[in-house]
This record gives sequence, C-alpha cells and structure tokens, in this order.
Amino acid sequence: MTIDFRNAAEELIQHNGGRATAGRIGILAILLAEQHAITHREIEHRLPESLPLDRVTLYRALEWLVEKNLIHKVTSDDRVWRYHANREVHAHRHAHFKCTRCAQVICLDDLPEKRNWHLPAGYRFQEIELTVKGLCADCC
Amino acid sequence: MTIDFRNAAEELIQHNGGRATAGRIGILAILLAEQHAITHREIEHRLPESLPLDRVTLYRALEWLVEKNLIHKVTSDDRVWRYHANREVHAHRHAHFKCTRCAQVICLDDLPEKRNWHLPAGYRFQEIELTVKGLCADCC
DNA sequence: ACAATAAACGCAACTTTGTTGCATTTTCCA
DNA sequence: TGGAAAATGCAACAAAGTTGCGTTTATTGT
Repeated sequence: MTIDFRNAAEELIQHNGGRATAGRIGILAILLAEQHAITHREIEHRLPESLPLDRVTLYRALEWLVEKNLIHKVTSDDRVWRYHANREVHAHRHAHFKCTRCAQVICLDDLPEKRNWHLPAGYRFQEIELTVKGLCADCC
Repeated sequence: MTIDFRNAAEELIQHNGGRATAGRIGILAILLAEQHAITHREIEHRLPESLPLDRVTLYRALEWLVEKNLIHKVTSDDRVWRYHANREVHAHRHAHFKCTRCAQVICLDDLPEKRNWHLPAGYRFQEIELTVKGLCADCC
C-alpha cells in the first residue's frame, strides 16, 4: 500500500524534473496517502523513523512540491499552512472545509462565480479563497 | 475630526461595560477612522507618541474589542490578523478583498448562500470565510 | 472627594511557524 | 565513475502572538 504511494510519488517527482530524494518521495507519499490537508508538523510526525528529516528541508521540499503543482497549500485562520496532494479534482481552484473543533481540512469542489463579486471601481479580480467552517462528521 | 472618533470610541466602550482607558479609546478611534482592515503593527504605528502602548496591551485590547463585537478580525494568507471596526454593514457576515500587491484589505458586502455548499454527509455547516484576491485601484 | 477593588496595563520571557545563509552531502548524467 | 548542480542539515534569526505576574488605574460606593 504505502509502497504504491512511494512509487507514484517518485514518478511524479521525476516527471517534473526534480531529484527523487528520499525526503521528497517520503513527503509526497504521505500527502498522497492522506485524505485531508495536513500541516507541516503533522507531516513531520508521519515521517518514519528511518527517514529523519530536518524541519527546514521539509519546508523547502513542500515549497518545491507546491511550485511544481504536485501539492497545494491551504490558508487557515490558525496561521498554519496545510498541504494536500493535487488530484484531478484540484485541477481547478476549489473551496475548503475546516472543522472548527478538530481543525481537519478537506477539499470541496465548488467555487462561486467570479462575476458575482462586484468589486469597487478600478479593482481587478484575480482569485477567490473560500473556507467553509463547521463540524466534520466525527465531531458532530 | 479625530476627536469625533475618540468620542464615539469612548461611548461604544462604555456602553459595553468596559473601562474607557486611553489605550482602548485610542485603538478603537484609529479603527473607526480607518477604511481598511489593518494589522496589529499598523495600529501600533498609528498610535500617537502621547500614547505609547505595550504590544501585549494592544493585543489584549483588540481581543476585548472583538469579544464585545466592536471590531472584527480578518484572516489572511500572510498569517497576520487584520482588524476593522464594525459598522452597520458588518452586522451580517461578509466577504473581504485583499490586494495581492499592497496587502490592503477592504470589506465586501456579499456572501454566497449557505445552501450552495453541499458538505459530505454528517458534516454541519457553521460559517463561510471568503477572501477575494486581486489588485486594488492603486495597484492596478 | 476618596478609598477599595476589580480591571487594565507593562514587562519579561516564551512559543510557534516559518525563513536565511552557508558549508556539506547526495543525486544524476555525461 | 567523477564532477556539477541540487538538495540537505545546522545554526541563527524573524515575526506574530501568548502567558504569568506584579503594578497601576478607572470606576463605584460611601
């Protein structure tokens, strides 16, 4: 199981012209295996003991993966980035759900239309960032 | 002009059962005078020399003002809270606009309908947090 | 007007998240 | 397989925000 994610991760990394280092593979495999967007710290805890990775290296690897569009970052109100592997669903921009009790984050599929947003004169639209907050099934 | 904001601030604070200290009045007056949501640091810089306020006191005053519903906080992707005085417009929840160049934040008036968001089974909706990103008139 | 007291405040120290510079190690490919 | 480029690890730093605690201040009742 894990091995499949590792293989997929390695392939994805190489197809993007990056070096398939143990760190990157491990990180991406963790994110591929994960349903929810997770924090830097959660990734760190999921790393096997056989792969001790420096905090900074983890930050840089995540940055690289975001750049290469293999994962994406989610803003949150707790000042912590969460990361999630990109799948087909994420080809387009999408909304996120965050549980107000356990802080779990998942991806939703819709985003409101851009034209609904009448900005003041002279303002230019670029993108929408939307988080729905509530309770997840476990916390309800 | 400033004096009007100070008077309004003092009244608002007293009507909420809080002590009208120089700090709170000064802070709320600044926020009342401000069009945009501004950061802790920006507030600090706007404080007159006659009112040197400790960082911590500022944080605590802001926290109190949020609790009392006199101001509200805005989440942002730069991990910094921005604060804005509540006006009639803000009686209901609303969206925000953030300029991707100068980081200025303003309030918009609409929010998409809750029912548009079909969450997974068992999830409970609470609220929406939405930021439109783009360029403001000055940065276009 | 004034004293008592609860609420604010200021200071110092700490935490968390993330970043930067630089020397060392590793990957990849010629 | 050996050398260049890329990735890593370490140490130090930075920004935002929090906590504990002793001191000051605004309010309230007399």
